[in-house]
Amino acid sequence: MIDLRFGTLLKRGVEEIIVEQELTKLLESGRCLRLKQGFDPSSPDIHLGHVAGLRKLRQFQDLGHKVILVIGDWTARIGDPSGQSATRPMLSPQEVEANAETYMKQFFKVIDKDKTEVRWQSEWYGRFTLDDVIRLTSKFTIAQLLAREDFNRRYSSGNPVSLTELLYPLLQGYDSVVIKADVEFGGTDQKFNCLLGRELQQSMGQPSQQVFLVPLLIGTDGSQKMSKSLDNHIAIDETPQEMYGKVMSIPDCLIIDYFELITDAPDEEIAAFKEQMNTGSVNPMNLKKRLAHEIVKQFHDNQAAIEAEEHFTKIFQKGEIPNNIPEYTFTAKYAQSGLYEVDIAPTLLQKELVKSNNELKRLLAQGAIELNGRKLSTSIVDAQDGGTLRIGKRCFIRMAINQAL
RNA sequence: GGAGGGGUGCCGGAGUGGUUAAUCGGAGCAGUCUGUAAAACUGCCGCCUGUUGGGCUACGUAGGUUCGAAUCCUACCCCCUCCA
Repeated sequence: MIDLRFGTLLKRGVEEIIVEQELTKLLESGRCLRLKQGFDPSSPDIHLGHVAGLRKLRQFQDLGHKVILVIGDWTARIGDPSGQSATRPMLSPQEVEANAETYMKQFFKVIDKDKTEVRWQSEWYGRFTLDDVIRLTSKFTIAQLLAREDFNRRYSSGNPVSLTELLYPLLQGYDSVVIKADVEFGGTDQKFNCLLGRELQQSMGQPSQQVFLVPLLIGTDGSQKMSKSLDNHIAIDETPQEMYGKVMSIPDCLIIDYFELITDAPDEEIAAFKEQMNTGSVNPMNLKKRLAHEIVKQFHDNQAAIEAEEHFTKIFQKGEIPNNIPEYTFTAKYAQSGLYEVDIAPTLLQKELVKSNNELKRLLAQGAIELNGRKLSTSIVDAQDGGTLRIGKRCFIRMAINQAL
């Protein structure tokens, strides 16, 4: 039954398609499809977790279809209740706009701008009347909305669920009606909202959209979905070095997923990687280096990927000091024979390299701070101009000494 | 409108007048080990400080009782459950 023409498109990195046959039919019809992708401008940064879905969109675009990017300037006010905490600070129109702009800049690193239509929810919700609200809400029951897993869980465990949150899926669904979506894309956590869009379209005399769900990428912590608020994410605008390093820090068990979801590595190759890992015939680290390279290359370029790899090898595998490290000025009390007595605390605190004095003491006590490779035990050190200070694993700085009188 | 339960540090969650900066778990940070993986072990994990010590801030908010409060009282705010 697998349609060979759409094999990879509909199989690789796809969690679920509702309804697959209908989507295949649509693809075969040769019509230019309207692919809906929503975005709430509450946090502008795109990370690798989003990329899985965006790459799919891109693949559809390459077949000639059109992406409709819906900027959720109204739903952002509610906040997607998929997480735990319900209330988020309201954003000002300026913030929304700035976020949307940043988002789009990143969005079009993956998506073809020429085949994209950008729509703001305020186009339609800006003129919504109570009459419209009542008509919209009358189509659904509490039970229907409580069927959604996270509402249900919160409700039955006695946590608050606000009325506006219940509205969220309705608004998202209505977006599909307005833009006449043929297919809506999202992570598996979007399933409920997307399905509700199908019902709404049908009840308003439109054909129901198909729902294309991609798996949620697990974050660098190896256990939870990648998200900015969990701080386990790799943003697509990170520096090559950061990006490379973060990919290297993911657990081995995620390597294959990452290859599948966010790289172009051919299926056969990935299958081979899998086999090699299972039989232990390859050091997973080498696969991970390959993965990190691919990813950096995708969002920067090949040269950047090579350099990031060199940097990684140098610093973390050979334990050397990086080439370009930031220089900070430290004030010395006095000097004798080329050595300055310096208290490193004020500068580190001022530059926020350590959070507080207590933190600094803790780091010192635990041997986390080195000067020229020697562990320090107090913040008062004898240093020469140009000495290298290392704080924790990854923070290096060069000391420029400024002698006070 | 009525009855009851609850708001504790990043999160979960103990603690019901003093030895509580607050048990415990998770997250996080650091060290050892290593492949900046996993696992493991160790230490830290509010802020300031003259650091085997001292001070400040903190248990929804504001007051009060007390030598002393997260713990008692009053008011207020918020959340949950049940009844109407």
